[in-house]
Amino acid sequence: MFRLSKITDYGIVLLSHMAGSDDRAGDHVIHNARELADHVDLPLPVVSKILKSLAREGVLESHRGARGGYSLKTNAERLTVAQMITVLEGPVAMTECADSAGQCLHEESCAMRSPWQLINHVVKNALEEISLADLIRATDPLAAILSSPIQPDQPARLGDG
Amino acid sequence: MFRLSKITDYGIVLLSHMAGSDDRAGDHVIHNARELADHVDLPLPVVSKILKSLAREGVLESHRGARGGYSLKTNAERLTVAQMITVLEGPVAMTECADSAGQCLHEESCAMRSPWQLINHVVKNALEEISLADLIRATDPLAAILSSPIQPDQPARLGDG
DNA sequence: ACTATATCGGACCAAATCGGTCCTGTAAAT
DNA sequence: ATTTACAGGACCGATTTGGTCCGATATAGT
Ligand code: FES
Ligand code: FES
Repeated sequence: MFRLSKITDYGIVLLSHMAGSDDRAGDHVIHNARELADHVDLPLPVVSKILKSLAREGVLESHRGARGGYSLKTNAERLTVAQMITVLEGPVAMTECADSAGQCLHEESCAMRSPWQLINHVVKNALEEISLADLIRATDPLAAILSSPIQPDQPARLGDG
Repeated sequence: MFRLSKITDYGIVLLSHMAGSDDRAGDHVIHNARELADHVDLPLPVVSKILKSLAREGVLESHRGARGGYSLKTNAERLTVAQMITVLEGPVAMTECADSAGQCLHEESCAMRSPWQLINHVVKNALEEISLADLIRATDPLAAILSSPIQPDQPARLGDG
């Protein structure tokens, strides 16, 4: 179906919410799982599971014990969608042979390795152009960008410019 | 896992093979399923299944009966990876709410619709930049492009230049 | 007309993946 | 000590995927 998993979907929503409520100085506010679950209207265990893995992978910082929770560990400008996806569902590898060598049966007789790498590269690159900050900025001034396709000779980078 | 399904993977390989063996004048050669299955070293029923759906969706033209088979219906320059993916596994919609309105439960209270559309748009756009012709061209002169990341101020379009 | 060749459409099943829940343990604050 | 909240992972039902198989139909060649 070519979709991101729901875990990834939810995870990015959670990260956006957290980044959006960080104070202006850029300090990282602590949110606990229950609070976040309420906010995005998802079951606590699900949210909890996602936050745990985000913490394990170093995207969030966890604070245990009473009044604990999670806070962003990275600057929202620097955290890309590609990274979030990678953390939440493994490396962006559109097919088995898109990665480096050795995985695929055919490989020798196959003229497709480079093509797959091309596809993979282009998608990965596109996802690396979007930062978490772009996402929380996107709610309004996006319309203009969305209505017209991104031109190759225009900057592909969004938000920063 | 953020992968294309194997059907899609195989399908694109098959299309590449067919496009690659079209004669120089651009005429579309007929290949039958068995021949193609041998060539890409996959079980006949699998290849057959894929070709059937490609034909049903109008990407291939089918020729029934003895000495029948399939031929490309579209120019390889015009057929994009985005189209192939769409045909083989449905529209590129990275999350449920990436499409147009009405699907999602939250939607009202949700600040994520535009962000998802942004992500979806960027990926879709990237996939639309690659044509089948690009893929069969990619085997050799690609290395240089792949080794250095695409710069935003360089052309994002590959193959045509 | 008969036969061999191929596609057409869909049913079918096993295996893998996904989405979600739950439980036990541990660290911190009061 | 008690309460709060994260850590880690087992677990299970539901869905999706990957792959096979079959009966029907259309065409080419004899
Ligand atoms: S290397 Fe895997 S199919 Fe080509
Ligand atoms: S519209 Fe679906 S989560 Fe926002």
